[in-house]
Amino acid sequence: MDNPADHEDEARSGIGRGAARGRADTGTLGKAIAVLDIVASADGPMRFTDILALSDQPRGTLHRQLSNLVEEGLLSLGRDHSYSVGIRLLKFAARAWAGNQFRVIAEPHLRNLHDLTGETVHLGVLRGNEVIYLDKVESRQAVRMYSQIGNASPVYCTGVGKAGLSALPDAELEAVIASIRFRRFTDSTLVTPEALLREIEEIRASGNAYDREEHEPGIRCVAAPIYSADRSFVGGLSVTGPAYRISPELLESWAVLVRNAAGAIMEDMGARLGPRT
Amino acid sequence: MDNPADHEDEARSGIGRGAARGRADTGTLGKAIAVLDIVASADGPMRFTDILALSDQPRGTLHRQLSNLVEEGLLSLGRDHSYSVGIRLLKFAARAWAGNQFRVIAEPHLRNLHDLTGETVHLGVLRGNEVIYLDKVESRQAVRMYSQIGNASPVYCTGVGKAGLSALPDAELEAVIASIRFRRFTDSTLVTPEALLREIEEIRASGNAYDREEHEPGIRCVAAPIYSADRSFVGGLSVTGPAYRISPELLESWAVLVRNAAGAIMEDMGARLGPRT
DNA sequence: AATTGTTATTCCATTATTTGGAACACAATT
DNA sequence: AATTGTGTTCCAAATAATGGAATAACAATT
Repeated sequence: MDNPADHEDEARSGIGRGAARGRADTGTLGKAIAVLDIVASADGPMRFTDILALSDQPRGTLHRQLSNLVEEGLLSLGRDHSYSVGIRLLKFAARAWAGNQFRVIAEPHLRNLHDLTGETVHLGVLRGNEVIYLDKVESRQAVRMYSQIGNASPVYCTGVGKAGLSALPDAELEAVIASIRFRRFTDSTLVTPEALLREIEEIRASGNAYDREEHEPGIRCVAAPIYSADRSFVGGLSVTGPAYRISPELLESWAVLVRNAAGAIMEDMGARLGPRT
Repeated sequence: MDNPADHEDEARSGIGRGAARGRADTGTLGKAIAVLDIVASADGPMRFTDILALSDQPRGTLHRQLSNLVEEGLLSLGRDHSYSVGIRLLKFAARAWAGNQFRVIAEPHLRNLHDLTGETVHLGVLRGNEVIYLDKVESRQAVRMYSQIGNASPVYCTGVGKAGLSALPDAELEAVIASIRFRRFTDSTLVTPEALLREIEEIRASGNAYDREEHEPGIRCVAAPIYSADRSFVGGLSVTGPAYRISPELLESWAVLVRNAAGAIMEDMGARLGPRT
């Protein structure tokens, strides 16, 4: 559908933001989107006062911002006064997904990796201190389709996240790590900057990141980093599966496959986006 | 995950907007989102001048709006100066989808309808003069997963779209129809307001809308309307399949199944959202 | 039915942001 | 070297956002 042109830095703008980088001023829009983000980051529908508590805006201001967002279809207001994310965003996202060249280029490699391992394959990019999943290939389609795509997970306890971190320049890496509020998901979750940094070093040395039941109990994964030549965008690729089926040895045996797939994707990107960066 | 509270009007805010209703003033946000919409509605990446031509903003203004959108991660700027929709929207959309009560309530009924017919089932809502697909159940998962969800199609040549139209109050119906710019997709596409209105009448009488290869050649579908008690939101449900496999008679034999499923969904919504509206 | 507490909404003078025309930079083309 | 097409920056004037306080709606309690 698209001009196969250079969109290597598809995801550029969000690398250090979030809490990481000093926020550039996006004026009124930025404030409105911040409100939208509060609602999107919540577990369920939020009422006015809930949002007020998380926002640093005065009542009157927040109220108008919410009204505008609802009017635009970015939020939806239930009759019980609860706000939730609006379906208009689905349309935007469908375009973002379909038009994302990185994802398009990576797709055949994901399938190939799935065929080789038989387990679920994920593709994701870093955005601030979160990883956003762009695509997923799995055999049993029993699980709902949207289940992972678009989902945001912490960088510090996912394979794709840690792989992405390992590809960041040190300055950015520090900034992102500084912005993390660590939370223990399982017994194995890394919960200190020091432990995380130590692991990043290992990933840089070996070329592979592991998630050893650090995010969800019983789930393991191997990942490898993917990045553009200038590191303006950074993400990763992973193979994930249940611990009962995947021994540490088996996992390790896939490491090279994942690295190869990641390498192939980077090569394809380089080819499509022109040899010179 | 959610408070199962009343979000019947999940999609309310967008019924008559688009080009249909006199646009309420959403100030700076509205203008920025209009720009985003231009990029999202295009077929591929757009360059500055392309957007300028479609927008009614002056150069300087548009440039700042684009910069702000990029800064916020809603747009992404390639190194060839082409803008495309940003992946941050994926995160928002994932929440919108997961939290949408209408979709959650409808899901088992879609599966059931799929089991009964063996063909692809779609769920969608009206937004202005487009229908946005919220969910899809199909057997052969060969086609990419996101393929339809979030996609926006014209109301006047899709089953779900025409079903939705038939449920609108006359005033809104007229406004929406007035906002349509008809385009002939196939030989069967309805291309005049009169023909469309005539069909709406038939749909109101029979309870079913048909798409007889009006959008894509070789694709047929039966649909039925779904709406909230106060018509503040309106959508539809459909069964779709290839013409070579689905005779007009077979299609018609499914009509009652689709109506029943739509009815069951409305009943469930009523029950969940409290008997009184 | 009246009261109290909670939550949501409106108002408008002040303040801050957006606006937009024109000038500037840069690259590709002739 | 000149021209055309594109993208970017600037800043005084115009416009929109702000926010504190008053009001309204609603729910729970007596």
